[in-house]
Amino acid sequence: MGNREAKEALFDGFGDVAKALANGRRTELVDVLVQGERHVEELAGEIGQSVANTSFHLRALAAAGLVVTRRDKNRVYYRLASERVAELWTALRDVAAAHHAELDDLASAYLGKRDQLDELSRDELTKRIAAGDVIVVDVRPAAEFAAGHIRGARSIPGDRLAKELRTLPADVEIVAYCRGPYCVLADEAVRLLRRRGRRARRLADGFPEWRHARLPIETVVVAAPIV
Amino acid sequence: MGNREAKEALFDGFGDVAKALANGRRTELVDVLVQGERHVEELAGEIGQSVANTSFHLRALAAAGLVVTRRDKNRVYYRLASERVAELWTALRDVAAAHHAELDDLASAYLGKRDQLDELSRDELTKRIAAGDVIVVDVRPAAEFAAGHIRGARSIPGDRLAKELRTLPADVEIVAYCRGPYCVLADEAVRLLRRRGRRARRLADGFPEWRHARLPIETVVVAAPIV
DNA sequence: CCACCGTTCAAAGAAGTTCTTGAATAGTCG
DNA sequence: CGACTATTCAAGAACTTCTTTGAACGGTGG
Repeated sequence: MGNREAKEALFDGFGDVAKALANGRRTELVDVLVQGERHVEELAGEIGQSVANTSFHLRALAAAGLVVTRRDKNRVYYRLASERVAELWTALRDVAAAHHAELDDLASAYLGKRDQLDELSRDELTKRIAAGDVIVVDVRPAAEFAAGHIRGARSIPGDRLAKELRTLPADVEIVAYCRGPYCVLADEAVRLLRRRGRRARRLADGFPEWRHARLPIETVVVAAPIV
Repeated sequence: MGNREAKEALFDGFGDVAKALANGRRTELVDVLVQGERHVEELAGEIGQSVANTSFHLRALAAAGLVVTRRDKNRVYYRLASERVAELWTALRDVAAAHHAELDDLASAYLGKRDQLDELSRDELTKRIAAGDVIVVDVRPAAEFAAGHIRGARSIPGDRLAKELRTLPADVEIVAYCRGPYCVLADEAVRLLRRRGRRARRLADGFPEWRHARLPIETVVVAAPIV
């Protein structure tokens, strides 16, 4: 013990876990799985890859211990192995954003210029909610809202926003949020709302960060019908 | 914007940062650099690789923005780009330890069985220091001690421990610490002390974790001689 | 200016990664 | 049981990474 060979093997082990995240498709998968568990076909759709290739990448994540599976009927559901994996993903994302210069360009190529959208921090939103002068809108798919959302938020999935616009009061500022800082859903919502003459901004990050900061959240409980 | 191609490029960018950590030699380099800056030759020695190969891996870390360089005379010193990189490394190490089953085996192959050494947590050590009934010994090289150490600790680099043993009171428990949970120096020190009949244990992790927890530290200031 | 030292670069072979295609498997449901 | 569905496995082509070797580069100091 204490020898070079054993040390190499140990640190190769740490490298293997990093290797599991060392691929764009796998980082996309982790980013989706932070929102909750998904089956292979859904994940394939989210990352725009074949089911076979998605399965291949999920195997790589599972081999590194980052995700675990559960079978229901003939679907296999994948989820993150623990909250810590989400923290690792956040740490990686933040270090990348802070130190990898090109990333800013890639981010604005994907998200569009964000400067004008002027984002709201978690702290600011907490104050505004306390003051009661904002409407908080969760623009993620309904299933994700049900699994957990900011307390008091209203669920309006992006594709329904145009329709439900008239049910939102015209004179109150609207704050949209979605999956995280690299999710386009809230950006699109804010742009739509502004085109329609509403005052709207986005939360700088998303629901996972809000939950991790232990700010107030809610879950939708579906009452089982009496059989 | 908002299209698949741009999203792939962005997440490939996150993957590239993970790729920088996706190699055992590079994780070893980061683990050393958490202790402070080093020049290439020192680093090559620490990871047991040729200077050329070490330089190659350092370039990879630098390209991902994880490390930065400084030149002094004709040496190039590398250091972590920020405290956040150390946090990313800690997150990776912890996730690997928690979820990657094989890692336990690799760790005990390198470190030896630790059960009997019974480790002390940071909280316990804080209490014991307050109670004043322990001697804290920093077994890292003197330069690392000088760059920062647990307040009140005494520096006895591993290779000098046998010689300086008699200067340690016989009836007080000794707590040794070093670079972190995967560093063998404190283990070796505890084994030596016990063979000599002393009561000794190791701190579960090391100086970087202590500093990160914002527990009391000290730095050695070398007074410049009057010229 | 020249010799030296520490570091980086270039080339090349071996080993590993990614993604596609098509087949195999395992579990469900009539 | 047999047809069906969701997922995984296997093989292969294109590409990337790691390591070694030896040469090139760029400061330093005589």
